[in-house]
Amino acid sequence: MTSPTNSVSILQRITLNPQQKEAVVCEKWPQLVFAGAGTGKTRVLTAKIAYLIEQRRVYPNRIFAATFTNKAAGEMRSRVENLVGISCKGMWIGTFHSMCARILRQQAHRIGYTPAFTIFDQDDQLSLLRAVMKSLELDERTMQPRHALSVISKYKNRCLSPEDVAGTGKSYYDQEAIRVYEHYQKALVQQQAMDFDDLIANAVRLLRAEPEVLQNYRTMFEYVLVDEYQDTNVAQFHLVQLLASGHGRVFVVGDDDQSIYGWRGAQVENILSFDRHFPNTTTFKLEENYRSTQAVLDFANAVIRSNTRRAPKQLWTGKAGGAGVIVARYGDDRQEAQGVVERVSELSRAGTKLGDMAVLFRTNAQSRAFEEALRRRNVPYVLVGGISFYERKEIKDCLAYLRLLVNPKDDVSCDRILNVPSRGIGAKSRDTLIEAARRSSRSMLEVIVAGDCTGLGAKSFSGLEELRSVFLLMRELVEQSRAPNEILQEMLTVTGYIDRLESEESEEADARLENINELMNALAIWSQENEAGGIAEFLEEVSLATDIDRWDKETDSLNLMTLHCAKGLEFSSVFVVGLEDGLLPSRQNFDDEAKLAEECRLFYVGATRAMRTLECSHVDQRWRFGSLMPMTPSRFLEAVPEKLFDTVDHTRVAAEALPSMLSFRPQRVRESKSGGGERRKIRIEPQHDEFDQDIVQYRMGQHVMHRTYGPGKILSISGFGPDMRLTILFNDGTRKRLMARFANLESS
DNA sequence: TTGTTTATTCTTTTT
DNA sequence: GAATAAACAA
Repeated sequence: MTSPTNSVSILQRITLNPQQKEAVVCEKWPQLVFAGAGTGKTRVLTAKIAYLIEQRRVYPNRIFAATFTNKAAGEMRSRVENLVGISCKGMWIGTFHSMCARILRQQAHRIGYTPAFTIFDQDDQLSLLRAVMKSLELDERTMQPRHALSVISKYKNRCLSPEDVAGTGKSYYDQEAIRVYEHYQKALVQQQAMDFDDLIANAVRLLRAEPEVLQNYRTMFEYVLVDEYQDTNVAQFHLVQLLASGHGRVFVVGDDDQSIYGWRGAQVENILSFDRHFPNTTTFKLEENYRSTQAVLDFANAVIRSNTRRAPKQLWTGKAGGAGVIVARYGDDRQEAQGVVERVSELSRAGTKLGDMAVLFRTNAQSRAFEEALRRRNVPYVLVGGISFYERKEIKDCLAYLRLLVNPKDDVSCDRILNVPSRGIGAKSRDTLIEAARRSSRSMLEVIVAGDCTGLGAKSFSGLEELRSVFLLMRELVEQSRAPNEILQEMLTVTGYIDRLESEESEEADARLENINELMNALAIWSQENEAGGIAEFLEEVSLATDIDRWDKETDSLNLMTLHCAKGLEFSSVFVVGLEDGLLPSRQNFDDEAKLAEECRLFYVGATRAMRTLECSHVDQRWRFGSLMPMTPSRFLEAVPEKLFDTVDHTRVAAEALPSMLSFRPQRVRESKSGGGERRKIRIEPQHDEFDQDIVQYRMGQHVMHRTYGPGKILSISGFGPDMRLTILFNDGTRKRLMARFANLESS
C-alpha cells in the first residue's frame, strides 16, 4: 500500500459538493445514491473507491464494482489509479457479465462445465434454438424462435430453471415453450456453452448451491459497488444480495428516471425498494446538475414530469440561461437528415467540434438517412452500434473456427463452418453427420475428427476429410504454441477462404477481406499485449465486448448512435431525431403503460445528454417498409409547455428549395397470397382481364425481350392471372419457365 | 448440391 | 428496402 496520507487528501484531490462528499465518506452501510442525470454519478463512484483504498486501507482486490459497459469499467479503473497513485490491477471492476464469466471459469467444474466453455451471443442462441426446435419437430410458424428466446430469457433473468417452471405453463403454447426451454438448456450444457443470461443465472445458481464457494467470495469482496443500479434485473439483484447481504457493505448508484432496459428484464423496483431488501440503508440524493444549461434542463424536466412512479426529485443547475431548445419540423426523413447536417455544419463553423456533437435516434435503421447526408457533404462521422464488427459474417466464420479449437463440443460453431467455404457438404450430409453425432453422443467436430461417419457420398466424405485435416493442422499449431493470428492465417489459407474471396473480385468481397485483416491485426496486437492470453481469452473479450467499448471520443467526428447507446455520455450539442408517435414512443409499446413510460425516459435520457444545445426534430412522413408513411409529432413533445422551446418549420422552405428531395415513388401494389387464391377459386374460366390491368398480355409464339436473358419466343403459357407461367426459348438456345408477373418482359 | 432468383417478413432498444 | 427464407434452374 501507499505511504500514510493525511485524512483529507483524497477529498482535496477531487472536487465534490457537500452531498457527494457525504456519500463518499459515509461509513454507515448499506448505501444508496439517487444520482440524477449529470449530477456527477461517476465522480462519486470513483471517489468512493479511491476513498476506500486510501482512507480505509482496503486492498483493491477486495472490491467488486459492477458497471454497465467494459469501457466505463476501464475508465473508472484508470481514474481510481490516478487518484490513489497505485495500480488497481487486482480490483474486480467490469460488467456483471464479464465478472460472472470470470467466477464461472474458476468454478466451472462444480456446475458441469469445463473452464473452456463458450459464450453464445444472440445469433448463436438463435441457431441453437432452431436446431432444438427442429429436433422437437416444432414448426417455426407455430412458435417463433425469437419469441421463444425472449420467453427463455425472461425465465433466466428471474433465475428460474426449466425444472422451476415445469408444469406452470397455462396454455398449450406456454407448455411447449417450457419444453423448448428444457431442451435448449440441455443442449447448451452438452455443447459446453452459456448464453448471456446464463452467465448471471449460473453464477447465482453456483453461489446458492455451494455454501463454501459463496463464503469464499463473500470474504473476498469486502465491498460491493454497483453503477446504473436501475438497470439491474432480478438475477443481478440476487447476485448482489448473495455477495453483500452478509456484511452489508454495498453501495449502489442509479437514477430511476434513466431506467431504459426494462425490455431486457431490468427492474426499476430494484432501486425504488432498495431499502426494503437492504435494511437500514443510508440514502443520498444528488440533484445539482453540472452538465446542462437551464434551458436544456427545464425542457428535460418537463419531459419526465408526466411520468408517474418515480422517486421525487428536481434537478437544478447553476448554468442559468443557455440557447433555447429547438424543435424542428421536416417534410420527410431525408430532409430531416439534410437539415440536421446543415445545423451541424453551422455549429462546427461556429467552433463546436464535431466530436462534441451527437445525433441520437430510436432505431438503428434511422442512421441510414444521416449517413447518406453526411457522406454527401463529406462530414466525418462515427456510427456507434448497429451491426458490430464481431457480428459480421466473415468475422463470425473466423471466430467459429477458433471457438471450435477451444471447445470442440460447440456444435453451433461447427454447423456454421461445416460448409464454409463450400466443400460439398449439403443439407443431407449435414443431417447424416448430426445423426451420427447424436447416436454416439459426441459433438459434430468429434465425429469429424474421428473420421468414422458412414453413409456419406464420396463428395461429402472428402469434404469432411478436408475439414478434419484443417483441425488436425490447427491443433498441431496450438501444440507448437504458435501465435493465435498465425493459426488463423493458416486456417484461412488452407481452407481456401481467402482464395474464394479474392477470386470474387467484388467490392463486397474486398470489404470482407479487409475485415478479416483487421481481425488478424486485432488478434496479433491482443496476443502481444496479453502475454498469458491464448485464443480462449481473446474470444471471451470479443464476446463480451459492447459497441460503445470501441468508441473513441477523441476522433473528431460526428457521433451517430441510438438513445440506448448514449446513456452515460454527454455532448456539447445533441440532436434527438425522429420524435414521432410510433417511433418514439415505439408503436409496439403504445398499449402498455409501463413500456410507454420507459419510452418517455428514453427521450429524457437523450435530452439530458446535451450540455449546451439541444435540438429535436420530427417529420411529416417517413420511409418505412419501403413506403412513405405519414407521421405525427411525438406525444412526449405535446406534453412539454410551448414556452420551453422554439419551433422551426422547415417543410415549406424545403419544398421550394429542394424539389428533387420530394421523390415520388409509385406505390407498389402487392397481391396478397390469400387474395389471389380466393379469386382463383371463384373464377372457373380463365378470365385474364381482371388481373391483367398491369400485366402484359401474352400469346404463344410471341417474340419478347428479357432484361438479362435477351430476346426470345414464348413456347407455351400455363396458369393465369398472378400465377401465369411462360416457357420461353431464348435466342441463345436456353429454355426457361418464368412467372409472368416477375419476368418483366417487353414485346419485341 | 450449388448459386441465383423470388417471396416474405420485418424494426425497437443490447449485455 | 434489406435481410432472409424458400424455390428454382443448372
